[in-house]
Amino acid sequence: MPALGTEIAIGELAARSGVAASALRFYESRGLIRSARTQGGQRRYARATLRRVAFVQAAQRVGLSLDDIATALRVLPEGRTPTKEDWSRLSRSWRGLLDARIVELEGLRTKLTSCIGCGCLSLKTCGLLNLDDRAARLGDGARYLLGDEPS
Amino acid sequence: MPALGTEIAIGELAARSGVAASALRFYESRGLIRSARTQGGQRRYARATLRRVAFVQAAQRVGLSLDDIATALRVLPEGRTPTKEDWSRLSRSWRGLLDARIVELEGLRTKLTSCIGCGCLSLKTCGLLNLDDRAARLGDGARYLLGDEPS
DNA sequence: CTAGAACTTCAAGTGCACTTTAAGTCAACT
DNA sequence: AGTTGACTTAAAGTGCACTTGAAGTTCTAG
Repeated sequence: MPALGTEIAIGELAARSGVAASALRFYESRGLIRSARTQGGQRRYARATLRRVAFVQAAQRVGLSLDDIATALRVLPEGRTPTKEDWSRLSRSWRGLLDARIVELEGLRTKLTSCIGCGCLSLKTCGLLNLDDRAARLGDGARYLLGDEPS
Repeated sequence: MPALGTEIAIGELAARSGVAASALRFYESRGLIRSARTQGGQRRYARATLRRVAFVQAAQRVGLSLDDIATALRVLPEGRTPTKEDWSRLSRSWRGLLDARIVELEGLRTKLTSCIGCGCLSLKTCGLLNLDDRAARLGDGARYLLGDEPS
């Protein structure tokens, strides 16, 4: 069982964070987390690394790539406690991403809802499917959703 | 320039749908779309294929994989005009997915918003970062976000 | 009829985020 | 001291959604 107040091994960090040990090693190779080593070369993580991993997970759920996250983490350097400003700036940029994504999904949902009602048999004006037929909308009459021709 | 009322070549479908020709060939290999061939072996798409591609794009934005989409398209077979029920069932399942994803993102946004206010210097109770530290929450005192130790 | 753009296939390559494998070393309990 | 489980590395593999490359063929405008 792990000693308290000390650094933690990769297996424990994996168990606590829910992230596989192989993924933690991968994160380390990508510069997302950092570890000290024992005499024998095994990784030992500071307890705060659990927060860092949680941060990575949260950022992934927001939709950021590991590269984006690494960049964000570079702005909030490892050795230093982040200032309120650091965090505030980051949170606001995440908020923007979330807002945009939510608006997109809501728009999609609205269009979908109107489609549920319309039955979508004649689709000249379907909001969902007419997202980007920009070219040549010349006299193609009433069209049918997925069949090439009505049966 | 493409003749009207006839089938369209892959380049035109690509231009109109915004999907690369290589992707369209890939979609065909995955059973998402279908084509007739000219004497010389070139693909010719029915105009309705543009709808089908739009459908694929919309489904991707909803968050479905190409496999999921292929399955959905199998339920709405190519040769037949989909019934209102077909479409209704599909739309409702998409709605469920969208709803779930939107709820998740909104929850994340709420937590993020409270973090903007809190400054997140002492993080024992941060909603964003304490999503899953399920194990051993034994006396680790006030912790610091990203630094291993405060400087 | 011919040049050149557009098309064909098949195989291999890309980027992301990891996981798996192999061969071996370390740490902890008894 | 020994056993066993947890750990190490490097390299290769996975799944998804495509893209790229090579070598060759077809279509269409002039």
